[in-house]
This record gives sequence, C-alpha cells and structure tokens, in this order.
Amino acid sequence: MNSGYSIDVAPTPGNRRPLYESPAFRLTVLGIHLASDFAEHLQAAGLTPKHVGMLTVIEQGLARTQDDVARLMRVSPSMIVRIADHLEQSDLIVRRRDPENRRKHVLSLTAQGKAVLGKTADFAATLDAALAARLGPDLGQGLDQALAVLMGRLTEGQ
Amino acid sequence: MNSGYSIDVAPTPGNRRPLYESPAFRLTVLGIHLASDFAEHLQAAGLTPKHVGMLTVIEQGLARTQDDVARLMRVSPSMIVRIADHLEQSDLIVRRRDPENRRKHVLSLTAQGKAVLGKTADFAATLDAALAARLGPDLGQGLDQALAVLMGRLTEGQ
DNA sequence: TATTGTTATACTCTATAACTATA
DNA sequence: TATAGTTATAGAGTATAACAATA
Repeated sequence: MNSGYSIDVAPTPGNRRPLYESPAFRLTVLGIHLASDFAEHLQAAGLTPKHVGMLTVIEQGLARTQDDVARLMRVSPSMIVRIADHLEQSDLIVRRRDPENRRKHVLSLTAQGKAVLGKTADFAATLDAALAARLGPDLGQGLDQALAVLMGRLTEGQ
Repeated sequence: MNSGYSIDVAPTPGNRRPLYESPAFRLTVLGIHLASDFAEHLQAAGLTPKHVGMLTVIEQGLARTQDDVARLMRVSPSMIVRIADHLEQSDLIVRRRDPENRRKHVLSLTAQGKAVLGKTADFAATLDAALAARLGPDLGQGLDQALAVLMGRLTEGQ
C-alpha cells in the first residue's frame, strides 16, 4: 500500500542484533588487528602473513601442491607462484615435480621453514598471553575450544 | 660450548604450542576469511569492509573526527580522506566543521548510513548462524562472551 | 580438451611526503 | 610551531588473461 502514510517497517527490523555485537563482525575486526600485529613482526624477516599461512598449510598437510594452497587460502594461482618463489629462494620450502603428474609441484618445508614457523609461534605466544590476561582462565578456555571447532570449517574445504 | 657435539636446545624449545593451535593465529585466520565474506557481500554496494568499519566507529561514538578514525582503524589519514569522500558522496555520512576547532571535521551518519549498517548486520546474522550451527549453544555462548571482552581492548585505545 | 603452473599486464590499495588551513 | 585534513605520488599487493607444459 504505497499510500505515503505507511509506516516504514520492513527496512529496519529493529529486533536484530547490531553489527558491532555480531560474533562474525567481531571476529573480523579482531582478526584484522591481529593480522596487522603479525605483519609488523614478520616484516623484519621480509615475510608477510601470507607467507606464514602458506608454510602452515603445507606443514599441516592441508595442501600438497600450489593449486591446493591457492584454493585453501582463497588467493589466485599467480599470487601463489610469487609467494612460493620467495619462500623457495629463501630456502624455506622446496618444490619438486610429482612423478605421477608432472604438472604438479609438490611442496614441502625445509628445516629453515620449520624454524620460521617456530619463531612465529613464539611471537604468537606473546599475543596469546595478552589475550589470556584479558580473558582469564574460564573465558580463555571457552575461546580456545570454540576456535578449535571453527578452524575445522576451513580445513574441510569450506 | 661450541663443541660441534652440542645438542641443539635453544632454537626450538619443543614444548611450545604450535602456531596452528595459537588462539591469536586462529583468530587471524578466521578473521581474514570472514573479512573476505563481508567484502564479497559488500561489493555489490560498492563498499569495502573499511567503509563499514568507519561507519561503525562513528555510530558507536568511538571516533568523532577523521583523525580519531585513522588512529582507531590503524590506517593513514590520507586513506581516511578517500573513504570519507566516498561515504559522503554516497550520502552515508556528513562532515561538518567543528566550530570550536575549525581544523576538525566532525563526522556523523545519515539515515542511509544507518541503513547500510542495518543491512550489513542482516548479512552478519547469516554468518553468525553458520558459526552457531557449528558450535552449538555452549561453545557459541563462550565465544560470544570472550569476543565481547576482547573488543574492549580495541575501544580503549590499544 | 582440461589441469597445473607461469608470465605479462593492469588495476587497486595503501602509505609517504608535500601542502593548506587553522590553532 | 603543531595539528587536522587534503592532494600528489609512488610502491606494494593482487587479480585477470595469455601462455607453456602435461595429462
């Protein structure tokens, strides 16, 4: 009834949870801030969060080839080539052709690549400590459990 | 004792939590993925997560001027100008000079700006539902509580 | 003909530096 | 002289498209 007198009810439900209280929104904001913390730390080593992300999915066995990494990290194959080039030149990964399908490059970590993950884990531990200090043991454990479950979504190809 | 026979103990503590189990790392990974979900959704409206972030900090009263927004969102003032220009041209915010200090631009949302936040909240609710479905009520509530506490860190100027 | 990876290219994002206006 | 905002510019990041090799 476009009478001009109608009260506007549809556009703003009114009973919805505001954006800033949405868990998905909060995860996004916190994640972006933490990513910037990681980026700042990694800069000294000439690395970015994407480099570490690639090392992680390889180390975890979530991605065997560059194509796997591209899909899992939601970045273009050409970008993966650049990151992999950099990681290989820094002796953090090795590429070898898959003898069963010579189009594929099978990726694996070097000892130095594992060491980078270890050093990054040390830095992450300092961030974790700051989070834990804020949350206390109960909320901290609740967060850990929830995050463990949610990570499953990403590793299942979603 | 650089004897050559020494066992390597310092570089790899061994008892540290691996990176992929770090809450900070997991928050980063999940946040980046969710940010890409938001970005994909907002694209149709010609907006980015940064636009919505700016609308949110204004609406929440966390930032009164462009300078406030720049510090809170950790982006350069010049970037804020671009985002604010876009938001103003789209009639989502208004700038007015602060009469007490004419260098400052006081920012506020228009009705349309608030509507954008509302529509984004609707989309966030769909992401929230997916998260909740994975977590179940107990873990879901634990996550909500922890995130609420952690958001405080950002709004306190940290 | 489809897949995997690479290269060439162009476009977007973002920061730095120089500048204007105000204090 | 310092602050808030703007503009100009350059650099980094990223995707798309064309290509090569393999299946």
